[in-house]
Amino acid sequence: MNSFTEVLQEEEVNHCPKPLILALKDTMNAVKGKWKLPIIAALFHGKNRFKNLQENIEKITPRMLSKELKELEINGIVTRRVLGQSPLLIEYRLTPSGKNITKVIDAMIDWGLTHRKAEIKMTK
Amino acid sequence: MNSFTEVLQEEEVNHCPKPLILALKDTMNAVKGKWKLPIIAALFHGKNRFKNLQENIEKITPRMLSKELKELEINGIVTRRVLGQSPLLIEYRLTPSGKNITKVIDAMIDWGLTHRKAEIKMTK
DNA sequence: TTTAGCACTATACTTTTGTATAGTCTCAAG
DNA sequence: CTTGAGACTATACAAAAGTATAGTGCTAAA
Repeated sequence: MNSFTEVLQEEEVNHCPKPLILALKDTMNAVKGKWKLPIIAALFHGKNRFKNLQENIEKITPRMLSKELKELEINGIVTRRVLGQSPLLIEYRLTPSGKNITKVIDAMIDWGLTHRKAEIKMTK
Repeated sequence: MNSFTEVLQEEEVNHCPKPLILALKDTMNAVKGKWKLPIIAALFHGKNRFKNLQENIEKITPRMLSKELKELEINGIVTRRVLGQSPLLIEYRLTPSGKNITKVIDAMIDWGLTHRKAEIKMTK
């Protein structure tokens, strides 16, 4: 297992192995910004069309939705398929990798919940 | 266990439970930006003083270091202790929560590494 | 032939995030 | 009484991220 925790015991920060840094950066890119997680969540819920996504993600503008979908596609998290020309029909889907990102999201939620409990104890 | 994966099977995006959303936001705040992860990593490596951190984190300016340390302190990830007035000596440390964030970082690295392998297979 | 739906794109901003560079404050040693 | 170290702060600026609003190109039905 390659992990940050292990590396911390062995190496210096500045000598942290490049593949780990790259992996981290990839993940950060996959979730960063205001809209990536909401889009991924909506895709999980079977919202696969542009309009559909726009209606389900509160206050997102078409510009942002378009921009973010493109980025997610470039990063291999989402696929874009043309299903029909008339009416114009396009389907966005999560790739297998895109689906696996739930593992990261779960780790984030776990930490967040535990952290909140710890914070409440601290303040009282 | 409260997880995103479970929620996805039961609920609508827009009805996603607030505590989970808050937990996610907390975690995002803990890692977001250019400098939070490098600072956390340096703290793990026992760099506990301002100057020390500045020397070990490449190209960070004192303004950014100061700003980020303050945010990390507010978010309960780092503590700041005054150890001496002369010479002025201040010690930054990760809280227990701050240390636990390795779990999130490990999940990110895991996903990133697996994702890269998947991407390479796709392109050849 | 106009209207309407879908999937966007274009332009012009505003806000947030990060950079560059210099300066402050406090003490202590030379 | 100047110099230097440590831990910052201040000001100005540049770049990135996000918002607001309007418009495009295609087709199909009224």
